[in-house]
Parts: sequence; structure tokens; C-alpha cells
Amino acid sequence: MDSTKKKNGNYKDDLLLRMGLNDNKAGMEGLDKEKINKIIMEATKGSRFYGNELKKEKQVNQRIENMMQQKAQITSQQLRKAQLQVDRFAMELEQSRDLNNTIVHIDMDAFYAAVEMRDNPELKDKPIAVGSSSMLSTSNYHARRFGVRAAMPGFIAKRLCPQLIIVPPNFDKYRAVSKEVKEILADYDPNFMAMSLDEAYLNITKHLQERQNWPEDKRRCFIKTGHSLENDKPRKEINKLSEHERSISPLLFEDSPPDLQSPGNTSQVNSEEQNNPQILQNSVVFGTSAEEVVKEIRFRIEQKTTLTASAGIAPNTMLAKVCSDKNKPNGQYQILPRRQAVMDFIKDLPIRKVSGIGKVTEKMLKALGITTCTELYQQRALLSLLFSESSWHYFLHISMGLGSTHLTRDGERKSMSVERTFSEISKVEEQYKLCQELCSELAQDLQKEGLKGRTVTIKLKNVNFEVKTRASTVSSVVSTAEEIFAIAKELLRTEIDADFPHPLRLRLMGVRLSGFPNEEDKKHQQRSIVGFLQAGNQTLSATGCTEKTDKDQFLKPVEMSHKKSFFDKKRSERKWSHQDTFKYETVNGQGVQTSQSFQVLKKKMSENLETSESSNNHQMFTCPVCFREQGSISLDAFNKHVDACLSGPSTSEMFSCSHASSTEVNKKENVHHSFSLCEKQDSETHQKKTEITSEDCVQLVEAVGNASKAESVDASSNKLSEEGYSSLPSTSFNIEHCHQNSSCTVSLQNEDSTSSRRQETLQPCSYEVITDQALICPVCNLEQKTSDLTLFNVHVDICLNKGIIQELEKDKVSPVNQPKGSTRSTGNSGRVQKTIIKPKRSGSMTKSSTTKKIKPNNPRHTLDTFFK
DNA sequence: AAGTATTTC
DNA sequence: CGGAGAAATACTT
Repeated sequence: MDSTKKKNGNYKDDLLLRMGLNDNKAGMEGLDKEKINKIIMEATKGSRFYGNELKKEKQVNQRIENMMQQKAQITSQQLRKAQLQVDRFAMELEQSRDLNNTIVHIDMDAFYAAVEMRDNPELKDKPIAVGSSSMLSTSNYHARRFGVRAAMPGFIAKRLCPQLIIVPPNFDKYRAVSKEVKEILADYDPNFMAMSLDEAYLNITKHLQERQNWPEDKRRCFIKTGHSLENDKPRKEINKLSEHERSISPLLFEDSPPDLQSPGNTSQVNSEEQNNPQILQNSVVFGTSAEEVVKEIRFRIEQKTTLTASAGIAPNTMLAKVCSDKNKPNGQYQILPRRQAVMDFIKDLPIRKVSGIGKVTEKMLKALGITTCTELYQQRALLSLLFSESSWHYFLHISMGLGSTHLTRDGERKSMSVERTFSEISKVEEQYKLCQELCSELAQDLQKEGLKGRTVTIKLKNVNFEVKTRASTVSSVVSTAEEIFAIAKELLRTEIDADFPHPLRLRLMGVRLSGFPNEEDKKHQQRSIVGFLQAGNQTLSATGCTEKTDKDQFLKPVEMSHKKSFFDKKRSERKWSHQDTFKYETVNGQGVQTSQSFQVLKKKMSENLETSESSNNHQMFTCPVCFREQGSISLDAFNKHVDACLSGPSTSEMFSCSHASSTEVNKKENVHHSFSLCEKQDSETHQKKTEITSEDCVQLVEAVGNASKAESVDASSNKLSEEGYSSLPSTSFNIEHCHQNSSCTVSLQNEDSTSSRRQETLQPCSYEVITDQALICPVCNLEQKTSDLTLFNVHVDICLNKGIIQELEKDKVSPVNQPKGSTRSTGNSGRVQKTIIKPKRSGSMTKSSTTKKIKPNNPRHTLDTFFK
């Protein structure tokens, strides 16, 4: 598993990589790298598949070349400018860092294979894999020594390991086992998120809190007397236990990773009372720390299913996922909820380990000299110029060890498809027939979920593995096999005609339906169907729709505002549930709303407000920037104030006009987006407006406050010019939000680095007082004797700028970076470097707060997957 | 906005 | 004898 040194220069290397040869310990039974590689290449060479792989590889190489060309055109000016913007963003991110959640990623070890082995003792101690001769989905660890891995075709695996037993998958069984596991997980987080049958995220923050007061009895797990598979020997049970315990989680009792040993364990740790489970005769008592909880989970899983799991514990999902891989199989690893612990962990982490960075991204980054997270951070400015906004934001998050701190429930599905691989089909009639069958299957699946969509896509893969997709969108939703086929047929026909007189030699065909109407659309339809219909069957589908809409609107989450920036998304994640309601409300601002749904909504709103701790005074706006209460001013006025607050600091005009304006825009943009929801409320009644917006804003403040609190002040780690993390602000303000009167208390804190989470409030004081207090620049760490926030921010800007220059100087030696200064870029240096860079992402970074479109979804990449 | 290709899990 | 399904993103038109 531990393929730390990944080479990925060419296909061969990639194969090695995929086969996980790095962990081949060349045991007496396994094969060594060369041998495996040779066998694979023999089986691969000359195949159509391989041909296509080479072709794809060339495409990637071309992409890299283009990228390098772009890079070569970047001037030092541009880079500096980018650095400023990126660092500003990084600083905001740093301030939003939230270490308060305990996220666990559970990963069953070699799941399918393990189930098969459990249920068939014959397979014990033999290399096995689950799948077919054409594709394997899992292999056991024994087989992995031969280079047999998931995603490898079985026939090749057989050559690597002739004794390999390939077991056909029993998905029903895996589902059943998975359900058993999930039942356990639900005890710790009823809202856990299952990613697949063998993987899940939990947020155990709440559980940990409650658990602190649990008596031992409540944390006691009884040991099953005898496994179904073993011959029970009453005597052996106890012996078995300890041995068994040890085998369950080696690190449970012994070698704790450094993190776990560092002083001041987690905040959740009560005391040292429970570092290890206490094993009694036939029961085990687990402690109250996160580590103990996860041990307990794994223990219970093992007891219940006789299968082992690995787990990762961290403050966010991205890290938790990486952690679960660290001590696999049958192990766990924790990153303590401290900034330094996160940074230490991230430091040498190969980016490929991160979920979302795949083969291609790895290779592209490698071309830029980036393989570890530290390098990823160091190149942040460059990356912002070479990659799309969502990509570099994603990269930046990774390199700062940030990820999602909450688990978002799955949104609505966005598409549904069926596809099938088969031996070559070239006859047109067969192709149509196949297409029809696929459409029927799809229609069935759709019916199960009651879905209808407007876009039909067919996917074709020919015998050379070349893939093509063709889509068509119609004006009204379809769902039946006939409707879908009618559209798919045309798409297929077009393709057949296009190649005529050559037949399409297909090896795969797929049909997909997407473009499901969202609530908005449904509403719209509902309203306007009557007038709009053309055909009879459309009437049917439309009315079918009406039945559901009313109910579903409140049950299903609604997409997020498209306008929100990446950062805003992140920052406001915690108020999603509220937003859902907002969105709905605003969407229906045109009187579409039935009075019934309005009531429901209002009820929801008031519930939300009740649970919101700061609901007492919801007329009060508190600026999330200066934390100054704005009283019951109008929303417009409030937003203006916030804008002013945010754009104030970017008085970096002192340095360069262009820079100043762009950062200003950036900042404003963020705010606008943060508050876009509020603004939309303008059309609503005044009363509602204030409710919504004030809550929204208060929560925002809280979010900021919490984030800062979480980080607390970490002055010790704020060593300038160290390992590229220098400019991350590690000093922050601790903002206590006082719920009583909805006012803010801001205090400066120092962290006692040895104690876990003991935060001593040095001088808590109200906002009014704080302004007289010195502010500490998060960059240079020096006190600024000013009460003027704007001035203070100016200082920070200056500091930041200095830091960047320093870093740029350093970078001169870096092999990757273009040398800056007059030397190389003389040709360009004089000109305005407006858009030498390709418009890949063109305006989005510097301007276009309005045109920018951020996709509404949970980007796989973006925070939410790892954040999920 | 729609369509197509690519990437990732 | 080299999978399937879903989602996201980027690029193109």
C-alpha cells in the first residue's frame, strides 16, 4: 500500500505503480518487480488496449507540453502579482481553518476478498481475487505479493500468479456485510457518509462530547464467545482475546505514531486514564478519546463481521482519508487537531496520496517539480496561473492540509446510466437492439427513483478502446424506455452514418440520462405546463412530476447558489442546511409559492432560528470583517459596510495599481457571494429579510470565530521563511461570540504548545476595548499600534508583499521557477502583461466577479470530496 | 447552454 | 481476454 516512491514517467512505470510493486517485499512467494513488470508487459504489448494507452499517454504529454509553454511565458511580474493574490487567499483559508471536528475514515481491508475468505476457509492462505478474468475488483494481500491488484484484468493476474483463485463477486453478500458495518457506524455518527460498500466517513465530534461522561459500562464491549468459523474452545477464548486484540490493531497497544504520543493528547482526551482499552475477562472497556473510539469501532466491526478495517482520524475528511491508508491493513492513524500536527503530516506527503489527485494530475504536477504537498504549496502562485481556479484552489487546500470538516449528505443524483462491455458487435441491427435493451434497463432504474431527465447521452467504445459520447437534450423530460430509445437511436444512427460504409466495431455501449429538473424547474413546469404542452406523453410526465414536487422540495437539498466562490462555499458549509431553505425561498419569490409550502418554510425557518444560539437578537448585524455591530441598519447599508471593510485593506495601491484593484475585486467578490443570499431577500417581506440575513450573518461571524478559535494562536509555528509555509498566518484572533447579547468579544490568545487545547484568554474584552489594543500582524508577528483596522490591514499587505519578495528571491535557485528579474524575461518585462497567459481561466481570477461561474455541485475535487 | 472529452474514485 | 457507474471539470461551439 505504501507506494511512496511513485514513478510515473511512462506507461511501464505506471503499470508498476498501479501494480503496487513498491510494496512487493519480494518474499519467498511473491514476485519481484522486474518479473512482474515483464509479465505484464508481455501480456500487454501489442494489444489494442495498450495501443490506446499509448495514445492517451501522448495526449497527456501534449497537455504537459502546452502547460510548460504557458509557464515559459509567465513573467516575474505576473508571478508576483499572482503570489499576492494567492497568499491573500491562503491567509483567508488559514483563518478559516477549523480543527474542531473529529472526522474518521473507515476503510475495510481488501473487503470483497476478505468476505470471500471468511466464508470459505479453503481460500485462507491462498492468493485470491474477486472479479472475473476480464477484471478484478479486489485481491487479498497474499495475491498482492504477486502484483495482483484491483483494476487488473484477471487473465493477466493469472499469469502473474497461476495459483490465483478468482472468485466471482457476490455483491449481495457484500451489501449485507456492509450493512452490518454501517449499523455499528451509526452508533457513532447517525449521519455518517458511506462512500461505497467498504468505505465511510464519520464525524464523531458529537459522540466524543457525549462520551466524556459515559461510565465505563457504557464503553464496554463484550467479546463474542467463539467465532462462527472457529471451533469454540471455551478455554481459548480469553487467550484468543488478547492475541486477537493485538492482531486486530497492532498499534492499538504498542507503537503509537508520534502524533499519538505527543504531549497533550487530543482535546477530547479526558486524562491519561485510558490510553489503552482495559481488557477484562470477556469484555473490553474503551476510553473516551478519539483514538479509543475508533479502536472500539474497529473492534466491534471485527467482532461482528470477522473482518478488519483500517481507519484514519483527523480534523477533516481529506486528511482522514489519507490517514486510513497509513497503517493499512488493520491499523489506524490519527492526526491530532493541532495545526502543527497537520503541517507535519502534510509536509512530505506525496500528493498522489490525496483523494482527487490521480494519475494525470500527478504527472502534470510532477512536470512542474511537484510531488509533495510542501512543493505544492511552494508553487502555489505558479499553479494559480497554470490551472483553473477550482483546480488551484483545490491544490491550495491540499497543501495547507485543509479539507471538509463536515459531512454533507448526498445531494440529488445528477445522472443515471447503464453501460456494458461485450465482445465486438458490428452489425447495425444488433447495435440498435442493444441500445434498446440498455434503454429499457435504464428506464427501469429510473423508475425506481422516479426520475425523468432531458438529456440523453450515448457512449460508444470501439474495439480500439476509443470512447465517444454523443448527447442530445430535448425540451421536456423523458423517462420511459421508448422515449429514451427514440432519442438514443437517433444519436446512434448519426454515428453509424458518420462512419458509413464502415461499421462501428463496438466493444461497449452505454446510455445515460441526465438533466433532471431541479426544484426550480419543477416548479416552473408545474406552473406552466398547461399552456406549454405539445404532445400527450409530455402531459403524462409533467403531471407525474407535479405529484412529487411539493413534498420533495422540502426533503431534498437544493443546489447551492452558483455564484458562490469556492472560498465562500467552504466558509459557509456549516450553514448549508439553512441555505437550503433560503434558496428555496428565493427561488420562489415570484408568488409561485403555495401558502402551504410557505407555512412549512416559515416553520422551518423559525426552528432554525430557535436552534441557533444567537437568535436572541437577530436584528443585529455584526460585520464579519471588523466585528463591529452594525445595529439594525438596512441590509444594503450593512453590505456596503462590509464591502468597505473588505476593500479597505487592499490599499496595496501603495505597491501596484493593478494588484490593488484585482485583490480588491477579489475580496469584494467573496463578500458579495457570501451575502448574495441576503441580497436576494430584498424582494421578500422585510420581516423575513431580517430574519434570514441576520441569522446568516451571525453564523458567518460564528464560523469565523470558531475557525480562529480552533486554530488559536500558534505563534511558535510562525517562523518566517521556514519550509515555504512562512507566510501562512498562524497567529489569529480569537473571537468569542457572546450569545447573550449577540456582541463580539475579541481576544488575543497564546497557545501553550505543550498542553493540548488549553487556551488561556489573556485579556478578554469587548470589541470597543479591543480597538485600543495592539493588533498583531499575522505575517511579521509584530504588534501594530493602531486601532484602525484598515491601517492594520495595510500593514499586513505590506508584510505579505515583503514576504513574497523574499520568497521569490529564494525561488531563483529553484529549478522549476522561471528566473525573475530583468535577466530572462526582458522581452516581456516592459509590457503590460495583461493576458499573455492563455485564457484558460482567463478573467476569472482577476476580474469578472459577475461572469464567473462556479459550478454548483460538490466538486469531486473541491472541498467536498475531501471534505465529504 | 449544450455537447464532448477527460479525470477520478 | 482490459469494468461499471457517477460526478466534476475543462474545453469547444
